[in-house]
Amino acid sequence: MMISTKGRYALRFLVDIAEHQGDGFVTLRDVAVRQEISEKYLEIVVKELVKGGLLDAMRGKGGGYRLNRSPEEYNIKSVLELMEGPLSPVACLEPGRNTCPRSHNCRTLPMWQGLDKVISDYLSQFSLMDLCSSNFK
Amino acid sequence: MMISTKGRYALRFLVDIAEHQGDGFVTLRDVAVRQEISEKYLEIVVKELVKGGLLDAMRGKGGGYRLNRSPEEYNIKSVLELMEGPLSPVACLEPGRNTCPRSHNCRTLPMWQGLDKVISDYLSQFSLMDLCSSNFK
DNA sequence: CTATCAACCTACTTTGTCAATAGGAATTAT
DNA sequence: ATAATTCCTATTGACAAAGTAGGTTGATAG
Repeated sequence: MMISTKGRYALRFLVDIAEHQGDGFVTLRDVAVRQEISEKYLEIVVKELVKGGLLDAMRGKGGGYRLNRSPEEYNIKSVLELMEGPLSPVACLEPGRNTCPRSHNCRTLPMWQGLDKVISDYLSQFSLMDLCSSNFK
Repeated sequence: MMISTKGRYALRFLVDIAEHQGDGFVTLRDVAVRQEISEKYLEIVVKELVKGGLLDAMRGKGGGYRLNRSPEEYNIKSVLELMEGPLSPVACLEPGRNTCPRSHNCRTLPMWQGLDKVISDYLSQFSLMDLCSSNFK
């Protein structure tokens, strides 16, 4: 299992907001209730979305969150990477890790690279729009 | 990261054995040295391969391990599943888990199912043979 | 029959991450 | 002022990952 609740909740939060924002703000509480996610935990997730620049937040009464661009402009892979870090299926491929001394003749590395690409390509093709109200094809 | 050292070491062990077995047995020590893997830890990994029926073991002097079928007959996905359990990218898709009550109108589920299929299809297409001495295409 | 080699077995440890929970501080509208 | 809301710091409990340690059983060579 490579995608934790952070990534999954983040997507559900964004989709929920996309589907419920008139032009006002949507509160975390409302999303938490609709999505049946612990409010306190969702706070942590959403904080990272705000810090990552994906959401605008407004404090105080009447406050909440809203998207700061249109749903088509949220790439699913980018959202997940923000929450989860690199999505590499194996540690050997994680960026920043100094490459394995055995990599030049590792029998398995090319297969892992292929897997990484397949995952990456798949997730890159979707936007938040695609997830909203069954736009999935 | 979804594939741990167990899965990766298992594959490297199998490839190493495939490439080094004349018709005799290959010792764990030899593989550990060649692959630069802790002998003791590799024991744990290999024990599961034996228990899973992928390897024949022979104890005592002159003993070791050998494949019990030809390399083309080892499917990579099966090997990984034996070591790692289900390879589902998200918890929602893990078999045995009672399906999420929200699944019927979960916006993200179809995308996860697609991801699962992409990973599964990719890994299913390879055999141990494909990993041996750069047969990867 | 004994020494050696090798797989097998049980238990423990250390480290880190996941998924929350708790309690309050700052900010904004009415 | 008060209520609603986001923001912030700290803590917890459970679990798994990646090993380590030390001993037991079984096969073969001499």
